[in-house]
Amino acid sequence: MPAPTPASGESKSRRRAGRPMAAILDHAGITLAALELINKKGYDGLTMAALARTLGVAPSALYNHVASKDDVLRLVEEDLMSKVDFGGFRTLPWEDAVRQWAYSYRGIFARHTPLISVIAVLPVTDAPQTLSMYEAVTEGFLRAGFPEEQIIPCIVALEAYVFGAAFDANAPADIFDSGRLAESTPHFTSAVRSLGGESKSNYPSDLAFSMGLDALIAGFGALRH
Amino acid sequence: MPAPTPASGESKSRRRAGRPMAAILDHAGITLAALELINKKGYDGLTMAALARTLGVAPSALYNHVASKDDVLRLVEEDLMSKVDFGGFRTLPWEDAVRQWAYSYRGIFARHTPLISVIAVLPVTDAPQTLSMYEAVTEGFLRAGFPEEQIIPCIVALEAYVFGAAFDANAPADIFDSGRLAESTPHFTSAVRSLGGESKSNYPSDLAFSMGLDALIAGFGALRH
DNA sequence: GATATAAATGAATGCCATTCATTTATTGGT
DNA sequence: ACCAATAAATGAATGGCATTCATTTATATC
Repeated sequence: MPAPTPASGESKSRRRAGRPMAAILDHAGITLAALELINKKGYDGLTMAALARTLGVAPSALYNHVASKDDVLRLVEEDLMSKVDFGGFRTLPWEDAVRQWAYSYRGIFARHTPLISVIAVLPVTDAPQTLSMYEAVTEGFLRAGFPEEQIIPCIVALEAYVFGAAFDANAPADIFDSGRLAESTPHFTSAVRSLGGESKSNYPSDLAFSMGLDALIAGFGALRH
Repeated sequence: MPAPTPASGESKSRRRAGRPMAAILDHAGITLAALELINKKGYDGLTMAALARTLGVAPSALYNHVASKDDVLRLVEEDLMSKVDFGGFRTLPWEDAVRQWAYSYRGIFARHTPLISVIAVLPVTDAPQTLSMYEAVTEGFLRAGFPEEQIIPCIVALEAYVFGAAFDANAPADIFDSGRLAESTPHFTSAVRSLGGESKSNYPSDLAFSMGLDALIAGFGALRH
Protein backbone atom coordinates (compact mmCIF):
# COMPACT_ATOMS: atom_id res chain seq x y z
CA MET A 1 0.00 0.00 0.00
CA PRO A 2 1.33 3.45 0.62
CA ALA A 3 5.00 3.77 1.24
CA PRO A 4 6.10 4.70 4.73
CA THR A 5 5.53 8.38 4.75
CA PRO A 6 8.78 10.19 5.44
CA ALA A 7 7.97 11.36 8.89
CA SER A 8 8.85 14.75 10.25
CA GLY A 9 10.94 13.34 13.01
CA GLU A 10 14.33 14.60 14.01
CA SER A 11 15.93 12.50 11.41
CA LYS A 12 19.30 13.35 10.14
CA SER A 13 20.84 10.17 8.87
CA ARG A 14 18.19 8.60 6.75
CA ARG A 15 20.32 7.25 3.99
CA ARG A 16 23.06 5.18 5.38
CA ALA A 17 24.90 2.16 4.34
CA GLY A 18 25.20 -1.08 6.23
CA ARG A 19 21.82 -0.86 7.88
CA PRO A 20 18.41 -1.79 6.59
CA MET A 21 16.94 1.60 6.27
CA ALA A 22 18.55 3.77 8.91
CA ALA A 23 15.02 4.37 9.89
CA ILE A 24 13.29 7.17 11.62
CA LEU A 25 12.93 4.99 14.64
CA ASP A 26 15.67 4.14 17.05
CA HIS A 27 16.11 4.18 20.79
CA ALA A 28 17.40 7.72 20.88
CA GLY A 29 14.57 9.08 18.82
CA ILE A 30 11.94 7.20 20.76
CA THR A 31 13.38 8.39 24.05
CA LEU A 32 13.42 11.98 22.89
CA ALA A 33 9.88 11.84 21.58
CA ALA A 34 8.68 10.20 24.80
CA LEU A 35 10.29 12.90 26.92
CA GLU A 36 8.80 15.61 24.77
CA LEU A 37 5.38 14.03 25.08
CA ILE A 38 5.71 13.67 28.85
CA ASN A 39 6.73 17.29 29.22
CA LYS A 40 3.83 18.44 27.12
CA LYS A 41 1.01 16.14 28.19
CA GLY A 42 2.23 14.39 31.30
CA TYR A 43 2.40 10.66 31.86
CA ASP A 44 -1.28 10.25 31.07
CA GLY A 45 -0.50 11.56 27.62
CA LEU A 46 2.25 9.06 27.07
CA THR A 47 0.48 6.35 25.10
CA MET A 48 1.97 4.19 22.42
CA ALA A 49 -0.44 5.75 19.94
CA ALA A 50 0.55 9.29 20.88
CA LEU A 51 4.20 8.38 20.82
CA ALA A 52 3.83 6.89 17.36
CA ARG A 53 1.98 9.94 16.13
CA THR A 54 4.72 12.21 17.42
CA LEU A 55 7.18 10.15 15.42
CA GLY A 56 4.97 10.09 12.33
CA VAL A 57 4.60 6.36 12.40
CA ALA A 58 2.01 3.68 13.05
CA PRO A 59 1.80 2.44 16.64
CA SER A 60 2.75 -1.07 15.64
CA ALA A 61 6.00 0.21 14.16
CA LEU A 62 7.27 0.98 17.64
CA TYR A 63 7.31 -2.70 18.46
CA ASN A 64 10.11 -3.29 16.02
CA HIS A 65 12.31 -1.29 18.40
CA VAL A 66 10.93 -1.73 21.89
CA ALA A 67 9.35 -4.75 23.46
CA SER A 68 6.66 -2.94 25.40
CA LYS A 69 5.62 0.34 26.89
CA ASP A 70 7.60 -0.55 30.00
CA ASP A 71 10.59 -0.71 27.71
CA VAL A 72 9.94 2.89 26.71
CA LEU A 73 9.77 3.87 30.36
CA ARG A 74 13.11 2.18 30.94
CA LEU A 75 14.62 4.21 28.13
CA VAL A 76 13.28 7.40 29.63
CA GLU A 77 14.57 6.43 33.03
CA GLU A 78 18.07 5.84 31.76
CA ASP A 79 18.03 9.19 30.05
CA LEU A 80 16.97 10.95 33.23
CA MET A 81 19.64 9.17 35.24
CA SER A 82 22.25 10.60 32.95
CA LYS A 83 21.06 14.06 33.93
CA VAL A 84 21.46 13.59 37.66
CA ASP A 85 24.36 15.65 38.88
CA PHE A 86 26.84 13.53 40.80
CA GLY A 87 29.86 15.56 39.78
CA GLY A 88 30.34 16.93 43.26
CA PHE A 89 31.76 13.62 44.42
CA ARG A 90 34.93 14.47 42.54
CA THR A 91 35.26 18.06 43.60
CA LEU A 92 33.39 18.84 46.80
CA PRO A 93 33.57 17.71 50.42
CA TRP A 94 31.46 14.59 50.92
CA GLU A 95 28.63 16.40 52.71
CA ASP A 96 28.22 18.95 49.95
CA ALA A 97 28.48 16.34 47.24
CA VAL A 98 25.70 14.28 48.79
CA ARG A 99 23.54 17.34 49.16
CA GLN A 100 24.04 18.39 45.57
CA TRP A 101 23.42 14.88 44.31
CA ALA A 102 20.26 14.44 46.37
CA TYR A 103 18.79 17.77 45.33
CA SER A 104 19.49 17.12 41.68
CA TYR A 105 18.11 13.59 41.92
CA ARG A 106 14.92 14.72 43.62
CA GLY A 107 14.44 17.66 41.29
CA ILE A 108 14.54 15.45 38.25
CA PHE A 109 12.32 12.67 39.50
CA ALA A 110 9.78 14.94 41.12
CA ARG A 111 8.36 15.47 37.66
CA HIS A 112 8.66 11.79 36.80
CA THR A 113 7.17 10.02 39.79
CA PRO A 114 5.46 7.36 37.65
CA LEU A 115 8.93 6.11 36.84
CA ILE A 116 9.79 5.50 40.45
CA SER A 117 7.67 2.37 40.66
CA VAL A 118 9.53 1.10 37.62
CA ILE A 119 13.01 1.96 38.85
CA ALA A 120 12.61 0.51 42.29
CA VAL A 121 12.09 -2.98 40.97
CA LEU A 122 14.40 -2.67 37.99
CA PRO A 123 17.67 -4.57 38.03
CA VAL A 124 20.53 -2.26 37.32
CA THR A 125 22.16 -4.79 35.07
CA ASP A 126 21.46 -3.23 31.71
CA ALA A 127 21.31 0.38 32.79
CA PRO A 128 24.72 1.89 32.06
CA GLN A 129 23.84 5.42 33.07
CA THR A 130 22.43 4.27 36.36
CA LEU A 131 25.48 2.12 36.96
CA SER A 132 27.85 4.95 36.24
CA MET A 133 26.05 7.11 38.76
CA TYR A 134 26.37 4.39 41.39
CA GLU A 135 30.02 3.97 40.56
CA ALA A 136 30.72 7.67 41.01
CA VAL A 137 28.78 7.86 44.26
CA THR A 138 30.49 4.75 45.62
CA GLU A 139 33.87 6.22 44.79
CA GLY A 140 32.92 9.41 46.58
CA PHE A 141 31.98 7.48 49.69
CA LEU A 142 35.22 5.49 49.57
CA ARG A 143 37.25 8.64 49.19
CA ALA A 144 35.42 10.14 52.15
CA GLY A 145 36.51 7.23 54.30
CA PHE A 146 33.46 4.97 54.52
CA PRO A 147 33.93 1.28 55.23
CA GLU A 148 33.06 -0.61 52.09
CA GLU A 149 30.19 -2.64 53.59
CA GLN A 150 28.37 0.46 54.73
CA ILE A 151 28.31 2.22 51.42
CA ILE A 152 25.52 0.42 49.62
CA PRO A 153 23.13 0.62 52.56
CA CYS A 154 23.82 4.35 52.83
CA ILE A 155 23.12 4.85 49.15
CA VAL A 156 19.97 2.77 49.31
CA ALA A 157 18.68 4.78 52.25
CA LEU A 158 19.48 8.09 50.58
CA GLU A 159 17.80 6.98 47.40
CA ALA A 160 14.71 5.87 49.26
CA TYR A 161 14.52 9.26 50.86
CA VAL A 162 14.99 11.03 47.54
CA PHE A 163 12.24 9.01 45.88
CA GLY A 164 9.81 9.55 48.71
CA ALA A 165 10.57 13.25 48.70
CA ALA A 166 10.03 13.37 44.97
CA PHE A 167 6.45 12.29 45.54
CA ASP A 168 5.95 14.95 48.17
CA ALA A 169 7.38 17.61 45.93
CA ASN A 170 4.29 17.80 43.81
CA ALA A 171 1.69 17.47 46.48
CA PRO A 172 -0.94 20.20 46.51
CA ALA A 173 -0.41 23.09 48.90
CA ASP A 174 -3.53 22.26 50.87
CA ILE A 175 -2.67 18.62 51.38
CA PHE A 176 -2.70 19.04 55.16
CA ASP A 177 -5.96 20.92 55.31
CA SER A 178 -7.92 18.98 57.89
CA GLY A 179 -11.17 20.63 56.82
CA ARG A 180 -14.19 19.98 58.91
CA LEU A 181 -12.38 17.35 60.93
CA ALA A 182 -10.09 20.01 62.34
CA GLU A 183 -11.76 19.92 65.73
CA SER A 184 -10.94 16.29 66.28
CA THR A 185 -7.27 16.85 65.45
CA PRO A 186 -6.36 19.98 67.39
CA HIS A 187 -2.64 19.41 67.82
CA PHE A 188 -2.06 18.46 64.22
CA THR A 189 -4.17 21.33 62.91
CA SER A 190 -2.29 23.79 65.09
CA ALA A 191 1.06 22.41 64.02
CA VAL A 192 0.09 22.80 60.37
CA ARG A 193 -1.07 26.34 61.01
CA SER A 194 2.18 27.23 62.73
CA LEU A 195 4.00 26.82 59.47
CA GLY A 196 2.37 29.85 57.87
CA GLY A 197 2.39 27.88 54.68
CA GLU A 198 1.89 30.55 52.03
CA SER A 199 5.41 31.83 51.88
CA LYS A 200 7.70 29.76 49.73
CA SER A 201 7.15 27.43 46.85
CA ASN A 202 6.54 24.06 48.36
CA TYR A 203 6.31 24.45 52.05
CA PRO A 204 6.61 22.23 53.98
CA SER A 205 7.94 19.89 51.36
CA ASP A 206 11.16 21.79 50.74
CA LEU A 207 11.91 22.46 54.36
CA ALA A 208 11.21 18.84 55.21
CA PHE A 209 13.54 17.63 52.50
CA SER A 210 16.32 19.85 53.70
CA MET A 211 15.91 18.82 57.32
CA GLY A 212 15.78 15.11 56.61
CA LEU A 213 18.73 15.31 54.29
CA ASP A 214 20.77 17.09 56.94
CA ALA A 215 19.91 14.39 59.42
CA LEU A 216 20.91 11.61 57.04
CA ILE A 217 24.16 13.31 56.12
CA ALA A 218 25.05 13.92 59.75
CA GLY A 219 24.15 10.40 60.79
CA PHE A 220 25.96 8.70 57.93
CA GLY A 221 28.94 11.03 58.13
CA ALA A 222 29.68 9.63 61.56
CA LEU A 223 30.34 6.21 60.01
CA ARG A 224 33.58 7.32 58.38
CA HIS A 225 36.79 6.05 59.86
CA MET B 1 -35.31 7.54 37.33
CA PRO B 2 -32.06 9.26 38.11
CA ALA B 3 -30.13 7.91 41.00
CA PRO B 4 -27.62 10.65 41.64
CA THR B 5 -24.92 10.26 44.20
CA PRO B 6 -24.49 7.33 46.56
CA ALA B 7 -25.21 9.74 49.39
CA SER B 8 -22.82 9.97 52.27
CA GLY B 9 -23.75 8.66 55.64
CA GLU B 10 -27.39 7.74 55.42
CA SER B 11 -27.96 5.39 58.25
CA LYS B 12 -31.05 3.42 57.56
CA SER B 13 -30.98 2.48 53.93
CA ARG B 14 -30.17 -1.16 54.27
CA ARG B 15 -31.17 -2.79 57.42
CA ARG B 16 -34.15 -4.70 56.22
CA ALA B 17 -34.19 -8.12 54.75
CA GLY B 18 -34.70 -8.74 51.08
CA ARG B 19 -32.42 -6.61 48.98
CA PRO B 20 -32.24 -6.56 45.21
CA MET B 21 -30.19 -9.69 45.15
CA ALA B 22 -27.52 -11.24 47.26
CA ALA B 23 -25.52 -8.07 46.84
CA ILE B 24 -24.32 -6.14 49.83
CA LEU B 25 -22.65 -3.08 48.51
CA ASP B 26 -21.36 -0.41 50.77
CA HIS B 27 -18.01 1.20 51.44
CA ALA B 28 -17.01 -1.38 54.01
CA GLY B 29 -17.86 -4.32 51.79
CA ILE B 30 -16.19 -2.83 48.77
CA THR B 31 -13.06 -2.08 50.78
CA LEU B 32 -12.92 -5.60 52.14
CA ALA B 33 -13.43 -7.18 48.75
CA ALA B 34 -10.78 -4.94 47.23
CA LEU B 35 -8.26 -5.89 49.89
CA GLU B 36 -9.02 -9.54 49.45
CA LEU B 37 -8.57 -9.21 45.72
CA ILE B 38 -5.29 -7.33 46.12
CA ASN B 39 -3.95 -9.93 48.50
CA LYS B 40 -4.91 -12.73 46.16
CA LYS B 41 -4.12 -11.30 42.74
CA GLY B 42 -2.10 -8.17 43.37
CA TYR B 43 -2.86 -4.72 42.08
CA ASP B 44 -2.97 -5.93 38.50
CA GLY B 45 -5.86 -8.12 39.50
CA LEU B 46 -7.77 -5.25 41.03
CA THR B 47 -10.13 -4.29 38.24
CA MET B 48 -13.61 -2.97 38.57
CA ALA B 49 -14.87 -6.07 36.81
CA ALA B 50 -13.03 -8.44 39.16
CA LEU B 51 -14.15 -6.44 42.16
CA ALA B 52 -17.74 -6.65 41.00
CA ARG B 53 -17.44 -10.36 40.42
CA THR B 54 -16.06 -10.87 43.92
CA LEU B 55 -19.11 -9.08 45.24
CA GLY B 56 -21.50 -10.98 43.02
CA VAL B 57 -22.61 -7.90 41.17
CA ALA B 58 -22.38 -6.22 37.79
CA PRO B 59 -19.48 -3.80 37.36
CA SER B 60 -21.77 -0.87 36.79
CA ALA B 61 -23.39 -1.45 40.18
CA LEU B 62 -20.19 -0.32 41.88
CA TYR B 63 -20.68 3.14 40.52
CA ASN B 64 -23.70 3.64 42.72
CA HIS B 65 -21.31 3.60 45.65
CA VAL B 66 -17.98 4.90 44.45
CA ALA B 67 -17.21 7.58 41.92
CA SER B 68 -14.26 5.88 40.27
CA LYS B 69 -11.56 3.30 40.70
CA ASP B 70 -9.41 5.92 42.36
CA ASP B 71 -12.17 6.20 44.89
CA VAL B 72 -11.76 2.51 45.63
CA LEU B 73 -8.05 3.02 46.10
CA ARG B 74 -8.76 5.81 48.55
CA LEU B 75 -10.98 3.50 50.55
CA VAL B 76 -8.25 0.89 50.66
CA GLU B 77 -5.71 3.47 51.69
CA GLU B 78 -7.80 4.67 54.59
CA ASP B 79 -8.25 1.12 55.74
CA LEU B 80 -4.51 0.49 55.66
CA MET B 81 -3.81 3.70 57.54
CA SER B 82 -5.98 2.48 60.37
CA LYS B 83 -3.69 -0.52 60.69
CA VAL B 84 -0.48 1.47 61.09
CA ASP B 85 0.73 1.17 64.65
CA PHE B 86 1.27 4.58 66.22
CA GLY B 87 0.38 3.45 69.72
CA GLY B 88 3.94 3.84 70.91
CA PHE B 89 3.59 7.58 70.99
CA ARG B 90 1.48 7.18 74.12
CA THR B 91 3.62 4.66 75.89
CA LEU B 92 7.19 4.63 74.69
CA PRO B 93 10.09 7.06 74.63
CA TRP B 94 9.94 9.21 71.50
CA GLU B 95 12.77 7.39 69.74
CA ASP B 96 11.19 4.01 70.19
CA ALA B 97 7.76 5.26 69.23
CA VAL B 98 9.09 6.69 65.98
CA ARG B 99 10.89 3.48 65.22
CA GLN B 100 7.86 1.34 65.86
CA TRP B 101 5.65 3.63 63.83
CA ALA B 102 8.03 3.75 60.88
CA TYR B 103 8.52 -0.01 60.77
CA SER B 104 4.81 -0.65 60.93
CA TYR B 105 4.11 2.00 58.29
CA ARG B 106 6.72 0.60 55.92
CA GLY B 107 5.67 -2.97 56.48
CA ILE B 108 2.11 -2.25 55.51
CA PHE B 109 2.77 -0.13 52.46
CA ALA B 110 5.56 -2.29 51.12
CA ARG B 111 2.84 -4.58 49.83
CA HIS B 112 0.76 -1.67 48.59
CA THR B 113 3.21 0.51 46.71
CA PRO B 114 0.71 1.37 43.96
CA LEU B 115 -1.17 3.30 46.60
CA ILE B 116 1.76 5.52 47.40
CA SER B 117 1.34 7.56 44.25
CA VAL B 118 -2.27 8.10 45.25
CA ILE B 119 -1.56 9.03 48.86
CA ALA B 120 1.17 11.48 48.11
CA VAL B 121 -1.13 13.76 46.17
CA LEU B 122 -4.21 13.10 48.25
CA PRO B 123 -5.51 15.87 50.51
CA VAL B 124 -5.97 14.57 54.00
CA THR B 125 -9.22 16.43 54.37
CA ASP B 126 -11.63 13.54 54.11
CA ALA B 127 -9.39 10.82 55.47
CA PRO B 128 -10.25 10.41 59.16
CA GLN B 129 -7.95 7.48 59.79
CA THR B 130 -5.04 9.27 58.26
CA LEU B 131 -5.83 12.37 60.24
CA SER B 132 -6.04 10.48 63.48
CA MET B 133 -2.63 9.00 62.84
CA TYR B 134 -1.20 12.45 62.22
CA GLU B 135 -2.85 13.73 65.36
CA ALA B 136 -1.34 11.00 67.49
CA VAL B 137 2.10 11.45 65.99
CA THR B 138 1.95 15.21 66.41
CA GLU B 139 0.98 14.77 70.06
CA GLY B 140 3.88 12.44 70.55
CA PHE B 141 6.29 14.99 69.11
CA LEU B 142 4.85 17.75 71.28
CA ARG B 143 5.14 15.61 74.37
CA ALA B 144 8.74 14.86 73.47
CA GLY B 145 9.50 18.57 73.46
CA PHE B 146 9.57 19.53 69.79
CA PRO B 147 8.87 23.13 68.80
CA GLU B 148 5.53 23.21 67.06
CA GLU B 149 6.82 24.55 63.73
CA GLN B 150 9.30 21.74 63.35
CA ILE B 151 6.86 18.90 63.79
CA ILE B 152 5.17 18.81 60.39
CA PRO B 153 8.45 18.96 58.46
CA CYS B 154 9.81 16.12 60.58
CA ILE B 155 6.74 14.01 59.92
CA VAL B 156 6.84 14.79 56.21
CA ALA B 157 10.49 13.78 56.01
CA LEU B 158 9.92 10.57 57.93
CA GLU B 159 6.96 9.69 55.76
CA ALA B 160 8.93 10.33 52.60
CA TYR B 161 11.59 7.99 53.86
CA VAL B 162 9.05 5.34 54.77
CA PHE B 163 7.42 5.48 51.37
CA GLY B 164 10.70 5.30 49.51
CA ALA B 165 11.79 2.40 51.67
CA ALA B 166 8.50 0.64 50.98
CA PHE B 167 9.43 0.57 47.30
CA ASP B 168 12.85 -0.85 48.07
CA ALA B 169 11.39 -3.50 50.28
CA ASN B 170 10.14 -5.57 47.38
CA ALA B 171 13.02 -5.10 45.03
CA PRO B 172 14.52 -8.32 43.69
CA ALA B 173 17.58 -9.65 45.45
CA ASP B 174 19.75 -9.22 42.37
CA ILE B 175 18.81 -5.62 41.77
CA PHE B 176 22.43 -4.52 42.14
CA ASP B 177 23.89 -7.14 39.89
CA SER B 178 25.99 -5.14 37.51
CA GLY B 179 26.25 -8.08 35.10
CA ARG B 180 28.60 -7.75 32.20
CA LEU B 181 29.16 -4.08 32.96
CA ALA B 182 30.88 -5.02 36.19
CA GLU B 183 34.30 -4.19 34.83
CA SER B 184 33.40 -0.59 34.21
CA THR B 185 32.08 -0.17 37.74
CA PRO B 186 34.71 -1.78 39.93
CA HIS B 187 34.15 0.15 43.14
CA PHE B 188 30.41 -0.27 43.07
CA THR B 189 30.64 -3.93 42.18
CA SER B 190 33.06 -4.55 45.00
CA ALA B 191 30.91 -2.65 47.48
CA VAL B 192 27.91 -4.75 46.50
CA ARG B 193 29.92 -7.93 46.87
CA SER B 194 31.15 -6.90 50.31
CA LEU B 195 27.60 -7.22 51.61
CA GLY B 196 27.51 -10.98 51.23
CA GLY B 197 23.89 -10.58 50.33
CA GLU B 198 22.46 -14.06 50.74
CA SER B 199 22.17 -14.10 54.48
CA LYS B 200 19.20 -12.15 55.70
CA SER B 201 15.77 -11.54 54.27
CA ASN B 202 16.04 -8.36 52.33
CA TYR B 203 19.61 -7.29 52.40
CA PRO B 204 20.53 -4.51 51.88
CA SER B 205 17.05 -3.12 52.04
CA ASP B 206 16.45 -3.88 55.70
CA LEU B 207 19.85 -2.78 56.87
CA ALA B 208 19.53 0.41 54.88
CA PHE B 209 16.15 1.16 56.36
CA SER B 210 17.43 0.68 59.86
CA MET B 211 20.48 2.85 59.29
CA GLY B 212 18.60 5.70 57.68
CA LEU B 213 15.93 5.61 60.32
CA ASP B 214 18.53 5.81 63.06
CA ALA B 215 20.08 8.82 61.37
CA LEU B 216 16.74 10.59 61.03
CA ILE B 217 15.80 9.87 64.63
CA ALA B 218 19.14 11.10 65.90
CA GLY B 219 19.08 14.20 63.74
CA PHE B 220 15.52 15.14 64.57
CA GLY B 221 15.87 14.24 68.24
CA ALA B 222 18.39 17.04 68.59
CA LEU B 223 15.68 19.57 67.76
CA ARG B 224 13.89 19.09 71.05
CA HIS B 225 14.16 21.85 73.56
C1' DG C 1 -51.71 -0.35 47.52
C1' DA C 2 -49.53 3.46 44.85
C1' DT C 3 -45.52 5.87 44.22
C1' DA C 4 -41.00 7.73 44.68
C1' DT C 5 -36.43 6.35 45.06
C1' DA C 6 -32.25 3.68 45.71
C1' DA C 7 -29.79 0.16 43.53
C1' DA C 8 -28.65 -3.41 39.95
C1' DT C 9 -28.53 -4.63 35.15
C1' DG C 10 -26.64 -5.29 30.43
C1' DA C 11 -25.38 -3.16 26.59
C1' DA C 12 -22.80 0.30 24.74
C1' DT C 13 -18.39 3.66 24.31
C1' DG C 14 -13.90 4.83 23.78
C1' DC C 15 -9.23 4.24 25.00
C1' DC C 16 -5.50 1.34 25.61
C1' DA C 17 -1.34 -1.99 24.66
C1' DT C 18 -0.23 -5.49 21.88
C1' DT C 19 -0.24 -9.00 17.86
C1' DC C 20 -0.05 -10.44 13.15
C1' DA C 21 -0.25 -11.18 8.30
C1' DT C 22 1.07 -8.37 4.68
C1' DT C 23 3.57 -4.93 2.14
C1' DT C 24 7.53 -1.90 1.24
C1' DA C 25 12.29 -0.57 1.13
C1' DT C 26 16.91 -1.54 1.42
C1' DT C 27 20.87 -4.42 1.48
C1' DG C 28 24.54 -7.89 0.33
C1' DG C 29 25.74 -11.55 -2.71
C1' DT C 30 26.35 -12.99 -7.33
C1' DA D 1 22.24 -5.28 -12.60
C1' DC D 2 19.24 -8.74 -10.73
C1' DC D 3 17.69 -11.63 -6.78
C1' DA D 4 16.96 -13.25 -2.42
C1' DA D 5 17.04 -12.07 2.33
C1' DT D 6 15.85 -9.08 5.77
C1' DA D 7 14.61 -5.11 8.51
C1' DA D 8 10.95 -2.14 9.15
C1' DA D 9 6.32 -0.02 8.52
C1' DT D 10 1.46 -0.80 7.84
C1' DG D 11 -3.55 -1.43 8.95
C1' DA D 12 -6.61 -4.29 10.77
C1' DA D 13 -7.66 -7.10 14.35
C1' DT D 14 -7.90 -8.62 19.67
C1' DG D 15 -8.93 -8.40 24.26
C1' DG D 16 -9.00 -5.78 28.43
C1' DC D 17 -10.05 -1.78 30.74
C1' DA D 18 -12.93 2.11 33.24
C1' DT D 19 -16.90 4.32 32.72
C1' DT D 20 -21.80 5.79 31.07
C1' DC D 21 -26.65 5.28 30.38
C1' DA D 22 -31.26 3.89 29.61
C1' DT D 23 -33.90 0.51 31.64
C1' DT D 24 -35.54 -2.60 35.07
C1' DT D 25 -36.07 -4.35 39.77
C1' DA D 26 -36.67 -4.04 44.50
C1' DT D 27 -37.34 -1.50 48.68
C1' DA D 28 -39.27 2.03 51.64
C1' DT D 29 -42.65 5.57 52.53
C1' DC D 30 -47.05 7.65 52.65
